[in-house]
Amino acid sequence: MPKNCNFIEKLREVGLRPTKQRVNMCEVLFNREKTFHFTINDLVKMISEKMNQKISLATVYNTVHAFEKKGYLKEISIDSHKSYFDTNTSAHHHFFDEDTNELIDCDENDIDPVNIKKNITGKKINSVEVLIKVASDNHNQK
Amino acid sequence: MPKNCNFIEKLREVGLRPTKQRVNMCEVLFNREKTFHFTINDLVKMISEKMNQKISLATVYNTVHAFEKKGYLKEISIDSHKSYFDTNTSAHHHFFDEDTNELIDCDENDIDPVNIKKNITGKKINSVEVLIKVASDNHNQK
DNA sequence: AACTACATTATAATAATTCTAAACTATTGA
DNA sequence: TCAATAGTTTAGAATTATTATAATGTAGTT
Repeated sequence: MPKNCNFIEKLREVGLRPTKQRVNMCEVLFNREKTFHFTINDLVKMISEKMNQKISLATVYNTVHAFEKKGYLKEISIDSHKSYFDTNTSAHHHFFDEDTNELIDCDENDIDPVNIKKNITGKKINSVEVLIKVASDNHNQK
Repeated sequence: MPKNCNFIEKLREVGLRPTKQRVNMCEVLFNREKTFHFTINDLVKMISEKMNQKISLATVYNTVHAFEKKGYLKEISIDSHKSYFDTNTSAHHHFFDEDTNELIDCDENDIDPVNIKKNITGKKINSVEVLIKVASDNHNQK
């Protein structure tokens, strides 16, 4: 039984057809020890290498968005020019290293739960995200 | 003495030439009771109306970025397609209403200080931002 | 196997932002 | 005051990121 049966089933469960491209993308994204962060460009390269052939940019966008809608991926926006996706879809926070442009997960021990004391009337909270921008002490930021 | 002397001085202090466009932009942005949030497009409209003539989009981008670099403005990125600027440059957090696409300041009473227990070695914290996405209970988000 | 619905692709279209080079303007100092 | 210069604005071109299109391909169903 090939190891990608996992992903074929997983895709079916959420109503996505297990196409060659999607299964390959699943393997690139989820068949690993630790979750990670990537940009669309990163991903295009990784999948093309894995498949040993080009994958259409449009397919990568479509599929990433399909995965995002189904809760397989989460977008993390740093500023208007830097946007990442995260394969860790659980609620968690991030450090962003402005020297290296690296996004780093906070684990539960790094930060106390955020205590929100007032809410917007008639609205429910969908997400709470903390972004901590760091840089080396001597770094000339922005 | 015209009220914009304020801004001419302010601009000089941070090393920006007080051009007509910059002084007008200052008045639109800072000559008001409360701080506010805007997009580049919002701002182009507001300035063109105030000046009663077109302002170049490039100038608005340039000037917003100049103000941002000098600490007059702060960018708030919601996701890869929604980016706002904030005339409130003090450290504070935001609610984002996904129904109306409205960005709302948290005041100090709305949220306890974020307690970060571990830092990245050799790095100092430049900013800590909390974004709380809200929507009406029955709203079908994303 | 054949049908249908959905997916992928290359390419075109769109949108947002930045670049360019010419014209313009604030500042400096003679 | 006036010219020199350094920085600014502008329209439009270029670039970049993303989405739309329409033809072709593929998975699921009968």
